[in-house]
Amino acid sequence: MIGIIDCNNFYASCERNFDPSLKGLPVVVFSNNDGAVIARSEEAKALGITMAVPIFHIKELMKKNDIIGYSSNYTLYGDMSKRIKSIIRDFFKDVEDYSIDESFVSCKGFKYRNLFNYVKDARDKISHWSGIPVSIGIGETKTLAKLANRIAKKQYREVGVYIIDSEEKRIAALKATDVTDVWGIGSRIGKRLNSVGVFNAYDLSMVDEDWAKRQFSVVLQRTVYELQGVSCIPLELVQPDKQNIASQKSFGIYQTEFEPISEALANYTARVAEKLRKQKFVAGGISVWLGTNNFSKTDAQYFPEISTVCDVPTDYTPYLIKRAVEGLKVIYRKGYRYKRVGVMLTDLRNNSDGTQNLFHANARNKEIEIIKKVDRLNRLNGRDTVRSAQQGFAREWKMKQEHLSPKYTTRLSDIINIR
DNA sequence: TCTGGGGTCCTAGGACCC
DNA sequence: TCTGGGGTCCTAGGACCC
Repeated sequence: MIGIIDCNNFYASCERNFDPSLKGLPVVVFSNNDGAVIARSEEAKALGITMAVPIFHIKELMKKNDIIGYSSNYTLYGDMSKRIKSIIRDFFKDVEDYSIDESFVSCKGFKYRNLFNYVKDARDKISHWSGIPVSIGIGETKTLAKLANRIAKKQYREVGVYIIDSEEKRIAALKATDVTDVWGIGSRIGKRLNSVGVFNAYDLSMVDEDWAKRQFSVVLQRTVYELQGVSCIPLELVQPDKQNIASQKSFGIYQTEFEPISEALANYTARVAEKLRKQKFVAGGISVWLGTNNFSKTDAQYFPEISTVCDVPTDYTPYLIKRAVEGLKVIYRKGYRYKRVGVMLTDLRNNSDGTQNLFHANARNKEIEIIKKVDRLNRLNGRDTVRSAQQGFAREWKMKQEHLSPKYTTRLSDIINIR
């Protein structure tokens, strides 16, 4: 049996956890730039706030109902996530961290008739100790566990645990679930399935597996098997190495000039390069893209992209910034109102077996020394204490975050400031 | 006026090889 | 009038996830 542990309304729960006065009140969390809703407390859902709705559509609704809105605070959520995952490991030996607020766990080796009691106890303690309510779903496959989790949330909210451990329960669960609510079925595939008479998870579990592969793909075929109780998607206990590291952000205000855009790009590149070094990787390539606002009906649209190969796979920030800005120069055109710029490091590999370059070895050693010292200074004194000149200081492109909560768990000075 | 960010996997088709 | 067959690798784009 496989379980999935999922935090309820994770970001909203994090915000509320640190401000007891918000208990029982409707709370929402905004996307970057305070643009759209990405998390809602139960009370906010009940008031009709939908997922991903633009904030300017619900300004009135929020005011009328005293809904509290927060800019997203990923430092806080990331730290809470770490704590919860560490508690999960007190109860489960084999864990796959699947997303910031979800972990798959193996329930193999648990005595069957004690499973519910054990999991229920774990669920209560994880919720209580972290302050974030969680739900646990269990089934024979990951897809069935996800289904069980939905049922735990919807029908057994107080209990917070649901186990699909019999054929009757499996069939009932499948029949009660829309096909588009099945893990792995999005809106496109969902529509196509509807058009051939597949409406709920049960219908999908009954289709011919080979037909599913022929008409759709091996991905759908696996889902069909998983719904039948045949496991096709194994637990991944070791986190696979990242293949790409990307950063893109919308600007707080439109940018038209090259300079501020390249400044933003240099900053995003510094971030992805930091992540790269943290994982002890080097990048063989780098891609850069630019974009106008695709929601605008009047603006001229432009979404150029450029990919380049590094001379030598590297993790050296100044080189990566130079490369990225060169790319930007190629794709930038005057006369557009730009909404975002992004950068992706590609062709990642372990830096111990990275390609060597006969003519570069000495320079590389020097770079390693420099960047180690820069990382250390920044770790001790705060991000970007030492930075590339191209990162600049003006930051007129920076995103909007007008309702940011303090970094309660990671930054003492923030807490002092609100007092 | 105002609509997020960071990922993965799969497939089809082109380029290329012998 | 008539011009092969079998294979690999790479990339762009689509679909999905949270």
